[in-house]
Amino acid sequence: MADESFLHNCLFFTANRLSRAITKIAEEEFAETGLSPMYGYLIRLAIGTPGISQKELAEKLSVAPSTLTRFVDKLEARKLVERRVSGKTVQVYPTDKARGMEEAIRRASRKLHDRYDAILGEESSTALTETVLKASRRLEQS
Amino acid sequence: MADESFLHNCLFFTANRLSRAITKIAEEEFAETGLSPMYGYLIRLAIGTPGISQKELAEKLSVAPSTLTRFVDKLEARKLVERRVSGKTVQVYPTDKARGMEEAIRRASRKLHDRYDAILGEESSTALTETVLKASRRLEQS
DNA sequence: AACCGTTAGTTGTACATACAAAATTAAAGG
DNA sequence: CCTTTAATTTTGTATGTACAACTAACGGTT
Repeated sequence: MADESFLHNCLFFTANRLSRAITKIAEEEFAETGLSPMYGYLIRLAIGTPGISQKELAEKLSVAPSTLTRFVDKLEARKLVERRVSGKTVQVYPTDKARGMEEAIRRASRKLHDRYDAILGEESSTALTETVLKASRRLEQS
Repeated sequence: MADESFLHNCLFFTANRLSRAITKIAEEEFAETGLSPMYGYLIRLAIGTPGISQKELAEKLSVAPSTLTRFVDKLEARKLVERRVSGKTVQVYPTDKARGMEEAIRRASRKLHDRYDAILGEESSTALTETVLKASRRLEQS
């Protein structure tokens, strides 16, 4: 068997692998909401701060502005959020339909959390999430 | 400021964030090879085990088989690998052109590694990579 | 008030990635 | 040997995500 340690030693590789694994699980748990997890979180942010600007959404979700435009396009098409233009910014509001889904979204988040906690152990899972968050913050500003 | 702890507590979210951050850095460091990092690693695997099957490549890189087909398509189009069909499997061989790039790919990997080690600290970087690998393994088989 | 740099958002385009279904071929059981 | 089953790969299609280039609006300077 050839040497493949260069993969397992590489954070680029392992981080992407983790991301694919957890994304798959998250999609399964969010399936019953009819949303993918990212959209669920966007809606939660919009419900938490109605009128939040797209810039803020992009920052909080840490995606590129153009990506956020696409997300909001889709949610708007599904009548889950509304855009209101105010000068050069766009404010995003949840619709009643979105508010009606809030509980389901929370449930899915909880189930996702429970599921990976069960696999990884509650302690390690929390620790991992924290470590990963810190690392991504440091890598982002460089 | 509204509560956004549900994002920072969520491994789906933090793992994706890390993945995007490290991917960006990896792409920068691999830019001089003219390849994206995944392709670089695929080539390294093909050089390490000439004739490796696509199935094995997909497993080692932990991507879906269909994804691997697309990767090999692109590398073949660029004359960096050759396919040889053998029964129901396809064997992948590196071309001379690919071998000529090996050193550059290794250099890029090293630079990538050095760069995130510098940001995160060598110790934590190694620990993080290990933890992340273990977690992804566990999540994959569930 | 006309100008210019900065900020927010959008659009065109491209890439990585996946799933499901189809194609191909090997293997196994009668 | 023929039929069914399993394994490997490919193809069609869809989603997430980004960058670069563009548009529009704001804020300050002359």
